[in-house]
Amino acid sequence: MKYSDYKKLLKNHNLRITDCRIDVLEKFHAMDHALSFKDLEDELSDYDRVTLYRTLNSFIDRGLLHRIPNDSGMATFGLCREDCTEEAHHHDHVHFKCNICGHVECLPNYHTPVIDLPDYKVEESYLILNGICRTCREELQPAN
Amino acid sequence: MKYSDYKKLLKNHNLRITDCRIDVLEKFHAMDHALSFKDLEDELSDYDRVTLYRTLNSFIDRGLLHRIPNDSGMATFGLCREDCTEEAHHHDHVHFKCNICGHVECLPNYHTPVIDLPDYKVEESYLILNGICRTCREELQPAN
DNA sequence: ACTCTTTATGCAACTTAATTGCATTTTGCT
DNA sequence: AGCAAAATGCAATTAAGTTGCATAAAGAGT
Repeated sequence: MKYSDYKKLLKNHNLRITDCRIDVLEKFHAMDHALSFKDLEDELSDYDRVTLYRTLNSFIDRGLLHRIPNDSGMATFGLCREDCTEEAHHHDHVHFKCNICGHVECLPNYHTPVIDLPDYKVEESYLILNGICRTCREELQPAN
Repeated sequence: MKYSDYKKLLKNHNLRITDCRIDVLEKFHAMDHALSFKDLEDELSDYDRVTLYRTLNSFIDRGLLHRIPNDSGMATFGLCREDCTEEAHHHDHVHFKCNICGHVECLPNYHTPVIDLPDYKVEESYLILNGICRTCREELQPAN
């Protein structure tokens, strides 16, 4: 993706185009895994922490990012699919968290199961798998 | 459950019997939903914050509680099934979080699906449903 | 019941995470 | 170019969680 694409993406989600937002979008697209706030802060240290917090929040509000639940307490953020909007998020994909490298990945090809609970109204579901990712596994057991 | 049962429970998990631990266990058993640290602090304000943190952590280490991933950043804790031990947790049940009252419930009758990912090693899985719980739903739409 | 070792608790201090208010700068629009 | 609305940076603040240490309590042995 190039600069003009990021501009369009922001415009489509009713967000003004600013350097910080472009840089944040770029980081997320460059990575193949979800980012925590700290990841982002380390990568983009020329912006104020507060600005980064606000950027993440506005992206979540407008459907560009989704927050991924995490047992460690530190939330991670993943890119939304193209069709997420301000009104509704549609990220029914599975997440995987590696217990070794700590990376959280979105698995767009695996979908969260729909479970119908009597008397409840289920609006969203998250399925998070923990274990060892491909990369870390290869390092443990070198190719034979 | 009564005092002697809590004593047994602690003993079985290699934990010394103390007032704080008994009170914390009681709170969890009295509630039908998971508790956050803050919930506990409000309920048991006569104990020091640090003691409550350490109590929660020791319970997790010894298999009495499990940490429930949460997109809000604030972790919640749920009671483990009887067969959880220091070595291994077995909480393959689904969790439900109400977007209105905020309560997190364990749904022991619903199990997380086992998804096999090629090249990955999946060790645990969490399925968290978000929506509106029975109680809140009844308040929105009074019985007809 | 007394003694001793191990563990738990409370307190103070500290680190880290996240939010708020406000002055200044930038964006998008006319 | 000019203007209103929104974004940014900075300082200060609140909230969450941890660490070190002195004291208190628990459990085991005698």
